[in-house]
Amino acid sequence: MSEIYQSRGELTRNDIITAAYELFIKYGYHGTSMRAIASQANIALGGIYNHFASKEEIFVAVLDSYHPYHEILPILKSAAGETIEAFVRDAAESMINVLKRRPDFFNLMFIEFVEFNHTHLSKLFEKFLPDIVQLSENLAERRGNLRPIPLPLVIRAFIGLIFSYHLSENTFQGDMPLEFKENSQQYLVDIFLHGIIKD
Amino acid sequence: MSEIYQSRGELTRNDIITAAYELFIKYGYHGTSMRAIASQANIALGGIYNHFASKEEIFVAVLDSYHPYHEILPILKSAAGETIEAFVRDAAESMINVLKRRPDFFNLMFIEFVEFNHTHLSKLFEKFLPDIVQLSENLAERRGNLRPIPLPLVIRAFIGLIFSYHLSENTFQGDMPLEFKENSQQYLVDIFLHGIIKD
DNA sequence: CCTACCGATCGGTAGG
DNA sequence: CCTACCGATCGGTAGG
Repeated sequence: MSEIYQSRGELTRNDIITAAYELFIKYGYHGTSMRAIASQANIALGGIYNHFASKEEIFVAVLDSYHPYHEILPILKSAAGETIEAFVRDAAESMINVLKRRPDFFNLMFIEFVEFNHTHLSKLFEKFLPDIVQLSENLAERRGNLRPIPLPLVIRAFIGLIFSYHLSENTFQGDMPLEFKENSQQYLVDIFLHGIIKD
Repeated sequence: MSEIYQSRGELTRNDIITAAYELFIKYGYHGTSMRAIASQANIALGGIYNHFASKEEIFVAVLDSYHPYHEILPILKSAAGETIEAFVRDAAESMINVLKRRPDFFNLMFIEFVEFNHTHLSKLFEKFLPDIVQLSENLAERRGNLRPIPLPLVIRAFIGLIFSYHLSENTFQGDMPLEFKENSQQYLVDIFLHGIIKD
């Protein structure tokens, strides 16, 4: 009863989630021991089990806490721009900015793919779906003409764009020559909008 | 000295690589034990160390054996088509076909990202680079006009296209509604070539 | 290529 | 009766 809004228990729970997140993205799921999580969270190993029944339960909590959909969806929904082009550029810009603040998010996804066969992500995807559909309708309402491509495919291509940007910008940064990186965001969005061919 | 071209030792080595590959893509690197590999390869644990000095050395051998660049580069180099459009469609088609035969290849990549911080892939990338550059020069020589986009960015977008196709087609197959999948290859290539906007 | 084994560490649980 | 946690230890497995 004061300015403290989290109970002692909630604070410890959050400490565990934060600790686990930091270790998972560095060493992977199986590469991180419960002892390491405990020590990083400044509690005893046994103490973890007052908050989580198992290691996997911790991973699910980490995925939920650190998945950027919390931030991405509202931003994408409020993407501005009267024309399709402006709308897409704004949306891409926002998404890239969010992911810049969560450069390790993709590592979480990869762990999901490899070590859990994306069981948990599939559940998240179902939660997402209505928002994704709404977003694509927003896009279709902008001024300008879309080529006759089903909206779901437009979204898939957009996700591919973000992925491609991220992979080379973060994962392979340092590995690739400068020509691969200059103004890359602008160009990748440009290809998405107008393609590589001059009509 | 007969029809058998692999020595006994080479056969065992290959058994270990195959066994390890099957287990790695299922359970991840840290999720796979040396004992499991040994048993899958029908040898004793200690026997592995006659062929590999460490678990990581097995992973490198697996990555090298199962990385599809062996198949992809020659195919891409021989991609046909007089126009840019035909060339790109042919290249995308070939690449997707190769990856269909190696649906688990991306899992290997993810393991690399998460559990090795893509150390080994960076080395592979350096090996690749000259071929990639040559490929983009091939592209530029086709008949048709490219919009003024640096070739490296064109390649990045192309990789993003393949990635996006694969992710939704294999990783999330079954999780997504039908509208996300119909004719997706064709449409994704179409967006890459001409963009989403009608000019 | 195997049996036998090491120092250490694994995820999870005991009683208090 | 609850919460948050302890020191110690369980049965098995890790890479070597």
